[in-house]
Amino acid sequence: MDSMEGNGGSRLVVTELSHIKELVKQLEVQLGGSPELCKHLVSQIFSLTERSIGMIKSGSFDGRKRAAGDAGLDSPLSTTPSPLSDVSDVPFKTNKKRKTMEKRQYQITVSSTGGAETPVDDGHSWRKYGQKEILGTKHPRGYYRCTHRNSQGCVATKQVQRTDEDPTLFNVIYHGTHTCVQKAVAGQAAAAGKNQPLQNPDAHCLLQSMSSSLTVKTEGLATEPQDWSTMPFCLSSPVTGLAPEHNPFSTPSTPENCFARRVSLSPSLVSPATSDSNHLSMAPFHVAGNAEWCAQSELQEVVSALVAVTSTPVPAMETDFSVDGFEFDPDFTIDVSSFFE
DNA sequence: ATGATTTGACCTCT
DNA sequence: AGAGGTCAAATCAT
Repeated sequence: MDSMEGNGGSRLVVTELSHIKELVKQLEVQLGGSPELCKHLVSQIFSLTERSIGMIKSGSFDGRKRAAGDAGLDSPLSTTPSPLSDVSDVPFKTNKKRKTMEKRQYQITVSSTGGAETPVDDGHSWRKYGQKEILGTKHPRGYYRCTHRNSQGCVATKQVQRTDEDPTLFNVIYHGTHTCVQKAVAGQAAAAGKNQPLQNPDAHCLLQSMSSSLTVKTEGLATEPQDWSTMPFCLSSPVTGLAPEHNPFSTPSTPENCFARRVSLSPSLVSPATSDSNHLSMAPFHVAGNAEWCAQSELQEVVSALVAVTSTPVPAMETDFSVDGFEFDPDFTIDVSSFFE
């Protein structure tokens, strides 16, 4: 991981992203002002993003997984070789073996409202199938799988565990990709679909939960632009008034699909915990993420999500969305940290 | 009656 | 052998 190849391509992408950054900044300024201008900016951001994605896809980066890293995830994922592409190899079987699950996992930290047992409603229906005391932790870990596992063969699962430091916070780790169709989400997707292609329902849900007020923050990046592994990529913007219905994140980057990252949500925005609800109380929340993409398409999704965020027609909400560490696969890493400042 | 949760046992991995 | 993940029967909730 030291030597990055494809610097030429990286630079181009960096340039493009820098443009996006500028546009986002402008958009941020305009958020309280002219909707027309906002739309224009959004449109520019979108096309730049598309170009960047195209560059990435064209081969400047060849993804290979990096160390599991900072997300603090220690699942089999990190130890497995890494067929990034094959997500479907082994879904859960009906035996009790602890199989090396899919590589895809995504970790978020959410807070719960009033001591709720479960954190945020991430847009999916989950069924608890187990709970276990984990060594070294004060709270047991709950195991959930998609409710549609049987009906639709959805293999997505997640693990929820309260953090030791703050019992109101949960670490949620997603595994696998949702292959089920979520009605509520689907509906939203349709609505939002105008602006962005909905590629991944999952991402959707999650993003949906975060959608409200976005303020992308950044933290620590100090690296050279050409070095993708640490390239600062930050999006920050106090978006005022994002109505849940206009969920900016209605698009795709999904947990299940790709990486590991953390999301912290303030208690106020957490909703009870079950799926089919689209209403989220949006409060400022913040995403401090570390992401590892397993596939370029995922990257695209993420980018789309970011674009979506900035493009939401926002009326009046407060969002605090901060992404501080995007990490693209092996050779491609974006540290979303100092984008906005 | 149906579906979700609880919980102890079982299985695999390290 | 211990820890973590899953199964499945029993129990609870709707």
